[in-house]
Amino acid sequence: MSLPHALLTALTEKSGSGLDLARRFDKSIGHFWSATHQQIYRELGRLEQAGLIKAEPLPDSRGQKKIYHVLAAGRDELRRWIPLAEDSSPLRDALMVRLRAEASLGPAGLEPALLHRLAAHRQKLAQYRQIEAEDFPHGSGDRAQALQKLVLEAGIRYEAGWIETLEQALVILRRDDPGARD
Amino acid sequence: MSLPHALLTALTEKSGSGLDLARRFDKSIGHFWSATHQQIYRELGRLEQAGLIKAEPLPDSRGQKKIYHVLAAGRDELRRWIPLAEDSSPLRDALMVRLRAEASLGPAGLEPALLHRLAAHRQKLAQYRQIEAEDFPHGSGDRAQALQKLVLEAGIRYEAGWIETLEQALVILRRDDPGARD
DNA sequence: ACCCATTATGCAACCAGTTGCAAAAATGCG
DNA sequence: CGCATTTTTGCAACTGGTTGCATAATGGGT
Repeated sequence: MSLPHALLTALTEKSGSGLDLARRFDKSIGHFWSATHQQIYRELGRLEQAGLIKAEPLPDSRGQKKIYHVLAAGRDELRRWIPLAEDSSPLRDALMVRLRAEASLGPAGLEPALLHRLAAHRQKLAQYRQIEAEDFPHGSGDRAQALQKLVLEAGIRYEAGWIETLEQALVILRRDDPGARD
Repeated sequence: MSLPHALLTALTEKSGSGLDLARRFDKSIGHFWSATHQQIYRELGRLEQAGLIKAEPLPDSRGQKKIYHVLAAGRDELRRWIPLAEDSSPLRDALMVRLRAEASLGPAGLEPALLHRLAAHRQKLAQYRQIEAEDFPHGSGDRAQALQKLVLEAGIRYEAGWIETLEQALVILRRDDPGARD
């Protein structure tokens, strides 16, 4: 439900083509609202149809680059959408189901999967910390910077939380059933 | 993708009807893998078709209660599924998009939405802490109990993380634009 | 000039989850 | 009993996201 507004936000920051956006999503907004290039192309088409954005070179056939930029109606729509309240997205992770299932059925060789997840979360955390060091070297800055840093720190908190959960899970699983190493 | 296995887990813990499961989901597995009753009915039908579960009274028409229980093939399937590795579910929350959008477009009256979310997360956290106090009164217990407690604590960590993020967001928003109270 | 890899856009089919509604059976009240 | 309410199961239509593939344009190497 938020993809159109994520795209409007990205295009507000800087105009670009579908692929530009797909790439930028991978390293900024996509960290908390991921989207494939297919989704992005489809949604850009809808946004253009709705008169919220406009493509620059008006291509005559497929394969030609189209640079989209936000129209006034698009900025209005985004401003209208920002303050809308909405339910929080609940925690939703298959690993929690696996842990509950293992609690019911007994040892089922879950450690490798946990180590895999642990490595992924540690890598993500390192990536976030690097962005933090590069883009937010020190004390606050202006409002916009502070908000962007806040979002990044929410991501850091999220990854750190998972790492703690996974480390404790390994301790529990290895208590009875000594096996693989870290 | 995990709903069938969440249902197998729930039915392994205790047999029950579709509505029973819908209600139990609301207060246990549903905390980290939510599902509507429609989803549950549809999936139970598929699981029965696949020979993993079986309904007790063999109803001759609609509206009659059906108690499902897990067959041996269902337990096997669940045991097979537990150790499968899978990518971590990324953080995905519209509020992060709203914060980024507000960083781009400037003040847009986000505080009420933040307060709404903050109240929701605080309530959820209180609910988790109550379950913790009731179901896990003290030191560990056996493996199964420890794992269930771990899952609950992951939920607590998640909610606490959101509360911290939201509180900081309010501080930033109120720095320039003094307005609503807590 | 030609070809191939890369860039860029897009279609179609599918799957999981959501929403609105319907209908049969069970329950309880007068 | 008869009737309304609740319980329980379910269908159908839709939406957002995923996957696999197709096709056009561009740019660099020879």
